[in-house]
Amino acid sequence: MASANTRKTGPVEVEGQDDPRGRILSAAGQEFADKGFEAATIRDICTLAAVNVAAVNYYFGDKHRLYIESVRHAHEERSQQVPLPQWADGTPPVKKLRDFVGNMLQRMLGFDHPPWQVRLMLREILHPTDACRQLVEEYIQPHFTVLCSILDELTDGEMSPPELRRIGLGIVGQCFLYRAAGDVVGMLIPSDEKNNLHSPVKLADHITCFCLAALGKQPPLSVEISANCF
Amino acid sequence: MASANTRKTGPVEVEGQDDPRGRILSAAGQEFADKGFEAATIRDICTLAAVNVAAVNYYFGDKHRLYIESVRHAHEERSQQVPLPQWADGTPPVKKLRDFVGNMLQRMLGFDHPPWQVRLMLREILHPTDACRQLVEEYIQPHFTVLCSILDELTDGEMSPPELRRIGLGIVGQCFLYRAAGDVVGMLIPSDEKNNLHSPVKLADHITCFCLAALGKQPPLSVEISANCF
DNA sequence: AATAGAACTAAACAGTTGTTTGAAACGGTG
DNA sequence: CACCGTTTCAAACAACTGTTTAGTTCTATT
Repeated sequence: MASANTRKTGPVEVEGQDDPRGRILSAAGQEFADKGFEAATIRDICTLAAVNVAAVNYYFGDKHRLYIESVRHAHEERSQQVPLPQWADGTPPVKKLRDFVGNMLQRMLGFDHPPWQVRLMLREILHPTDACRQLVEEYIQPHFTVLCSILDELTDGEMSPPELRRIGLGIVGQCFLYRAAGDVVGMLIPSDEKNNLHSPVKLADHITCFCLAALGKQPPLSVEISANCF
Repeated sequence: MASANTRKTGPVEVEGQDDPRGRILSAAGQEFADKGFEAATIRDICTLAAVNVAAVNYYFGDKHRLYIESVRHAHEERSQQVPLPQWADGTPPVKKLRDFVGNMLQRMLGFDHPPWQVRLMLREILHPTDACRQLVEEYIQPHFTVLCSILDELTDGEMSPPELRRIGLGIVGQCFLYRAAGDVVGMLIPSDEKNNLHSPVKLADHITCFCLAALGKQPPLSVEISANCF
């Protein structure tokens, strides 16, 4: 019967170390990211958050609403962890594209291994639930729009929005494979090759060059011993 | 104590309608594909297969071994459902590439909606378990090798195997996005556009053209109103 | 027909799950 | 201090989980 189930609208809530609600949210995010909704247990989450089992139902009502809040919390945190690059006026679109791809790969793959926020969002993308619509509208859609506008600028408005979106999806897809199926990719290529050619930086270079070549903004990469084009 | 736990090595086992083991395998595949390993219950599987709850443990030992067998069964079935195309000697590599991409998209996306075999394999790719190694070795790796050899032929041996693999992964990634994140893709583009530009056939054309253009085997697609190039 | 083993079943088992309960501890206000 | 609403807790709840058991039916060989 307590009013703690609804989000506080009053003073800004500091999600520090001693805030039970914030601790639960973090713990739940990690557990859900690792094990999925069903396999993650409220007991494990509460143990990790160092709170009582009943705290989840006290603060969030039930497991399902905790999950929804966890996904929201994840993409809110990730948005400010790796913000979109800002470009000065006159920045050439080729550089913008390279920056964007590099930024996206860094957000997806992380520096070493991706944080739980990304893994949780990935789960929601792969097997959408109620939390998906908000994730798309507030996180994915805005990023994708930026990519399409870069491509529009790059092609001098020669292409229609649907064509731009199709090319944009191709770029996203090439990055997405490494994030979603990284383990299998690692089984398809030698391990040293993975470190050399498939690091985030090298990958961003390659994907950008590939796209630029396809659009005729750069010579084809048949003989790819050419120096880095940026 | 029965010997039914081990696979029969004698006469060919007909997995027809009245074979309990086959029915369990199919039912388990569908349930695991839809709900994942944890959320799928033995009781639901057995209800769907119209067998007793104890049948799973009788035929497969436990839930985990049933899952392993389900994944194997899935990719074995799918391999003969959509076999790789066979090309006559002298077939131009451009056509081979287009065929391969079309074949891959059809295998991933299916004619209408993808069968449970593909959805189950996808789960294993996204969150690998013990069943993953076999899936990669017997299904994914062979297909990927074919793609790389086509690309090798296409570029007249100008590129090193690592470079070929990197380009191959780019092609796979563009297809993979639609399979793994199809729901989100559908939220990023208008619904009519999805039917027009993102059908398996149109997609195969686009992805192939994009790759050929990047490799300089075809003029860049800056103005993409050119007729279909196949 | 008799028998042995395989195939199948209903019922129960022990453990875990999400959720609820009722009371204790807390922190500020009169 | 007494009061009150909020927070926290240990314990229990009912439902469901994978698995096992003991018993029955079926099938084929002797």
